[in-house]
Amino acid sequence: MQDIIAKIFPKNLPSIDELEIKYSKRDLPSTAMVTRICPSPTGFVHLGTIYMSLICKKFADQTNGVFFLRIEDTDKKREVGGAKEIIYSSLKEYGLDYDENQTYGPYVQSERKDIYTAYTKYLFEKDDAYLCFCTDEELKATAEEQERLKLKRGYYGKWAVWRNKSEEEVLAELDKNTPYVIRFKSHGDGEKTFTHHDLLKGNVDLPENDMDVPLLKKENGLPTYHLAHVVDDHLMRTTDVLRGDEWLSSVALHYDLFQSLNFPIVRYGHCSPINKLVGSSRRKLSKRKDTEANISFFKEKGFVVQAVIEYLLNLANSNFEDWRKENIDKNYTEFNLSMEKLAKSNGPLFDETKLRDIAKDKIARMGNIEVYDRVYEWAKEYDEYFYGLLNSNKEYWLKVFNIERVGELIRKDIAIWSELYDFYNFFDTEKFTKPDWSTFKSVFTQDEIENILNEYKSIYNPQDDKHTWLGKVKDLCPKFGLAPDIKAYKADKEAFKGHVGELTQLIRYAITGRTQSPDIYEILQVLENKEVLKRLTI
RNA sequence: GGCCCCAUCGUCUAUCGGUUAGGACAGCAGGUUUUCAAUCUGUUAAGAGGAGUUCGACUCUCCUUGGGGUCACCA
Repeated sequence: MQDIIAKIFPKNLPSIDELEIKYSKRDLPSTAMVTRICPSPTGFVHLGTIYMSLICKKFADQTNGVFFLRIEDTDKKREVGGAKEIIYSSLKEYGLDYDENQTYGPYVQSERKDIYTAYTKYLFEKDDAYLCFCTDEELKATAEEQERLKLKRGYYGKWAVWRNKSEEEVLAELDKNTPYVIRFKSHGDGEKTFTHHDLLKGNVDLPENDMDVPLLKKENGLPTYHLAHVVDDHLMRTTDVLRGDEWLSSVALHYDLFQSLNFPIVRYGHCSPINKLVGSSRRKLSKRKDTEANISFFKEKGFVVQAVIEYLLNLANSNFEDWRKENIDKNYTEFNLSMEKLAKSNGPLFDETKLRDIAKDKIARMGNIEVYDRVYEWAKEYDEYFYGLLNSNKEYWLKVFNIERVGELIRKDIAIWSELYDFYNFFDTEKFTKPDWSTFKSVFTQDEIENILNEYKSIYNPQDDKHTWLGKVKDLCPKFGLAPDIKAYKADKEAFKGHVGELTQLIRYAITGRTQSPDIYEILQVLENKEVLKRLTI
């Protein structure tokens, strides 16, 4: 035994007693929750990571606990350069500040190699771990055999061929330098079940663990997820592990590991992931196939962060939107997230339409200065042309963004920054081109339209206040057979060619090149008089 | 396939044995409006199927079906 230990473990490993003292229990009230988010640095932050972080952070905050971030970079093959930084900045961008106190660190798993090795050695010494010299081919053959016999696959029971080998046999392989992996010696009986109480799923009966999973990887000596999770969450004194429900079937293994290491078991909550509808079936949002799985999607499109947060919060606790209605001006952090209400269905479908609705509302509540500042920040990165425009004439664009942005009824037509330019593009006088009247639907002929606009041009005065302006438009109506107000028109449709809307629509089309736009009067006020007159000339 | 989870309007969901099954988004209709948007009013739309338990079941139990997850030296 000592021979083997001497051969496979480094000399100066920390002792587990020291570790236990170094990372001692946190000084927190008993109700405080210590939660964490553990992404892998793959160059990509999944929407689900933000979702889980939000939930974890809220519970930590609500209980005066701690929320921290741990980077799970044990799979060096998948790691991408700069990925850690993307994780850091993404969480901060979403306001998901995590505890950076290093007392329980380091929080990057590859920097904790000795710790995992120390615990593996401990397990080995207490005969809860052993060396396995199986080759990939042998493992594959075993799996095929199990498949053929319709048995559970894996390294367990009689298939765990190295579990009970003698020291001599192990030493012999070691002398031959045969590559090996250190496996956990499971304690359960796969035929028996036990009850796991899950924070979200309730009581779940699961088979006991009989899988002898690898603890450390052959490739680089870093731990597998299972060992790393158990060791880290114990040492970092996590109280509540909230994670995706793909982990539910691993909890037996994790219990086994916790017990074998004499650690108190954490509380687990397994959460359904956000899904997407593909054809007629739903599946988890996939980072490879679904652009919206990557949170950079929302940044590029120009979704307001708060909207994404609140959309996710509503997915977590559907009563959030009721709370929001009652507490319009409060910060979402004041909402009390409930564990019981955490949706435990099979995973919601991502609904961009609903997100857009929330986003529209957020933007509608901003003043023109905030709109300017935000779209400016967005354009700086994603729309060079618009950025240049915003830069060239801030005062002008502030006036543009102020249109129908004051008072009771505020426009709600912009959901994301990337559609803002198109919405206001007629204010880009350099690029504005005369509209095509041949496709314009009207009760008037082309000549009549030209005539009407000329007539209007002669009475238009930019000094007019809104009331006067509208009065002039209405005064012009009878001359062209239009009813000055809609009610009169509706009362006797036969008597008129149309109502005042017909006329304003002509003006709108001439000025904006569109059949829909914000309030025309306000648009006219923002545009220079010279420009207005130019546009009124067909 | 074994094991596990899930099942209410198109979508997200409420209901913790007795409700006209509620809300939000989307849709539709209308009021208002200089258009559109907004807003207001109204409205379409749901308990997968089958057995039980019960005076009574969306709610509890079982079966079926359907969907999802897991079964890696990936997390």
